[in-house]
Amino acid sequence: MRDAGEKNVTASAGRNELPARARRKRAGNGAARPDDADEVGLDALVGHAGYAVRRFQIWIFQDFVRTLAAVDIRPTQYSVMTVIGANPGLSQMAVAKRLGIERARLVHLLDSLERRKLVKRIKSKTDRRSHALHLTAQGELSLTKFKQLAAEHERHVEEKIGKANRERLLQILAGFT
Amino acid sequence: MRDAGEKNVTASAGRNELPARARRKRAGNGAARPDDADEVGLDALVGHAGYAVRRFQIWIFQDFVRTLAAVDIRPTQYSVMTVIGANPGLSQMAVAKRLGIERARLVHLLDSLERRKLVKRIKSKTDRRSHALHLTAQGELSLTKFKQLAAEHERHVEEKIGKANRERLLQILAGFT
DNA sequence: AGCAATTGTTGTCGTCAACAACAATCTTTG
DNA sequence: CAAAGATTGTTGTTGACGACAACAATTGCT
Repeated sequence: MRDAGEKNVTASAGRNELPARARRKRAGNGAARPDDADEVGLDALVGHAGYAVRRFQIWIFQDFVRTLAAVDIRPTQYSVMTVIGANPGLSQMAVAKRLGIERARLVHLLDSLERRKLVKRIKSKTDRRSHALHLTAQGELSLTKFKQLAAEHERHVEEKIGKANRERLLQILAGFT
Repeated sequence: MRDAGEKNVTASAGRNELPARARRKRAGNGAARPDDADEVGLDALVGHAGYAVRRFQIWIFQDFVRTLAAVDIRPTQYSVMTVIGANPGLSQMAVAKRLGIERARLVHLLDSLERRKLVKRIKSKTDRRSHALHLTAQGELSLTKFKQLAAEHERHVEEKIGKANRERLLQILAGFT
C-alpha cells in the first residue's frame, strides 16, 4: 500500500511474472520490470550516506588489494606497518587504539608480519608487559615499496571520483582519522 | 580517559622507551614517543581516502545498529527489505546483484527475514527455479518504522559531519549506488 | 603489602566477502 | 527435439574482521 510511485496494480513483478525474455527496457509499459539488471529502484537507500559509503568502501578495498596483490599486503597490514614505521617503539596497545582495531586482532596481524620478517616485537625494558614494535630493515625497505603502490591505488581513486572530490572527501572525513 | 597533557603519571600507555611523556611533539629528536593516546602520527595514512572512509563506515555502521537496535535490524537487512518493498516480485538473484551482495549470503538473510514474517518467498510460475520476493503485510508495516529510525540515524550523520557535507558526500559517491 | 588496572594472548561468536559444488530448471543450438 | 550450456537457489568452506570474555604476567595505586 505504500509503494508509491510506480504502478502497483498487480504488483510489478519484477521479473518473475513475465516471460523472461521480453527484455527490452521501457517498452511502453512504463513501469519497471527489473529483472536482469540495474533498473531496480533503491528507494530510500539513495538518501542514505551509509549505503553509498559502504559501496565505495568495498570498491576501495578491492582496488587496494588488487593494486598491492604483488606484495600481498592488505589495508590493515599496511596501516599497521605505516604507523609503526612512523612511531618506532610503540606498544601493541597504542597501535591498536590509534587504528581502532582490537588488540586481540592485532596479535594475529603482528604474528603474520613478524613471520614475514617485516616487523619485530622487542620486549620493553621499562614495562615487561609490553612490546616495543619496530620495522625490520627489510620491513622499512618493503614499506617504501608498499607506499608507492598505495599511492598508485590512490590515483585510481582520483580517476574514479575526481581529484577535487577526493580532496573534499578527505576534508569531510578528516575528523574520523 | 581523556587526558590533558599535563601529568604523565597516569600514563597509560606507554611507550616503551622513555618515561612516558617527556615532551610533546617537538622535532628535535625527530620521533616522538607517543603513548597515551592520539599523538601517534598516521604518516601516509592521512592522505588515503580508504582509511578515512573505513573509519567513517565503522562509525556509521555502529550508529545505524544502535539506532535500529529496538527493532533489531542491521544495515544489510534494511537494504534488502527496502529494495524488495520498492520492487515487489524481484528474484533473489536480482536483489543480490543490485545490492552487491553474494547470492549465497542473501539466502541466509532471507531465511532470517522470512522466519520473522517480514518477507516471503513465492515460487515463480514462469521460472520454477526462482522465487518472487515480497514483503508480508507486517513487513510493509515494519519497514515504515525502520525507515523512520533510519532517517533518525541519518540525522545523526548530519550532526556528525554537517548537513552540507553529508549532501556533498552523497553527491560525490552517487556513482557507487 | 594488597588490590585494581593494564598488556599481550588465546579463544569464541557472529558478520561478511569470495568461492566451489550441486540439483533443479531454463536457454540455446546443433 | 535432444544434448550441451547457463542460471537460480542452496549448502558449505575459507579467511578477514569486530566484539567479547577470560587469563597470566606485570604495573600502578593506596
